[in-house]
Order: sequence, then structure tokens, then C-alpha cells
Amino acid sequence: MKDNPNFFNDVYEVVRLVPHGKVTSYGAIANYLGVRRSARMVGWAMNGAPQDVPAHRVLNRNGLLTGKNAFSTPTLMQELLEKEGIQVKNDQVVNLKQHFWDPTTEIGL
DNA sequence: GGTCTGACTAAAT
DNA sequence: GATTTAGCCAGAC
Repeated sequence: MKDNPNFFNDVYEVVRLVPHGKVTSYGAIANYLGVRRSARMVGWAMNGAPQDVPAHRVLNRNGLLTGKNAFSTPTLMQELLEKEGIQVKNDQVVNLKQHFWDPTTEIGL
């Protein structure tokens, strides 16, 4: 595309790899890409992520729906997560550890 | 073109 | 253990 840095592209790919009914964190993706400290960039990348990317499965390390405001509606994110079998309470994922999906652990070879 | 802020995280206080 | 500081980099003013 016009200007797709490898970093952003990698982020999109990893997020697309997130299985249905699972969630991950920006830091986990950043860590998988080797830029743990640049977790912010992952979030920023999501801001320009295509709809092919299930950004609603990406939360902060606390399991909080930080970027819900970036969706069509701030409630859409929670709706989607609940639809996938993930319980969300107070904009936060319940049993986060149970639904957490770490690419470094799952894909990490 | 310098400054501020932001879908974050970890370490320090 | 909760709050603050620092680090990262890119876009907006």
C-alpha cells in the first residue's frame, strides 16, 4: 500500500492470528515483534488498522477495553467480545487469563 | 519545526 | 499496593 511500515503490517498480521474467543494485549504483540517498549505504537497502528483486523480482541495489559472509543460505537467492542463468549464487566474482560492469547507463547517457537 | 498527546508497559517511588 | 516517571515513536497543532 502507500506507506505500510513493516511494523504496522506485522501488527495487523498478528492480530488477525488471534483465535476466535481469545484476546491479547498491545504489549504481547509488541513483545512478539521485539518492541515491548513501543506498545504505544501497536495501539497507534490499530488506529489505522483495516477492518480485517479484529482490533476488538486487543486490549491493554489489564484486560481493559482501552480503545473501545475508536470503534463505531464505544459499546461495539464489548458487544463483539461478549458475542465471542468473553464476559466483559465494567469495560474489562472477566477471566482475562482464561481468554488471554499470547503470540509469543502460542506462536512463539 | 518544536511541543504535546496518545488504543501502553514496566520500573521506581 | 497505588501513584508517578520514564521510554517509545508517530501524528496533530
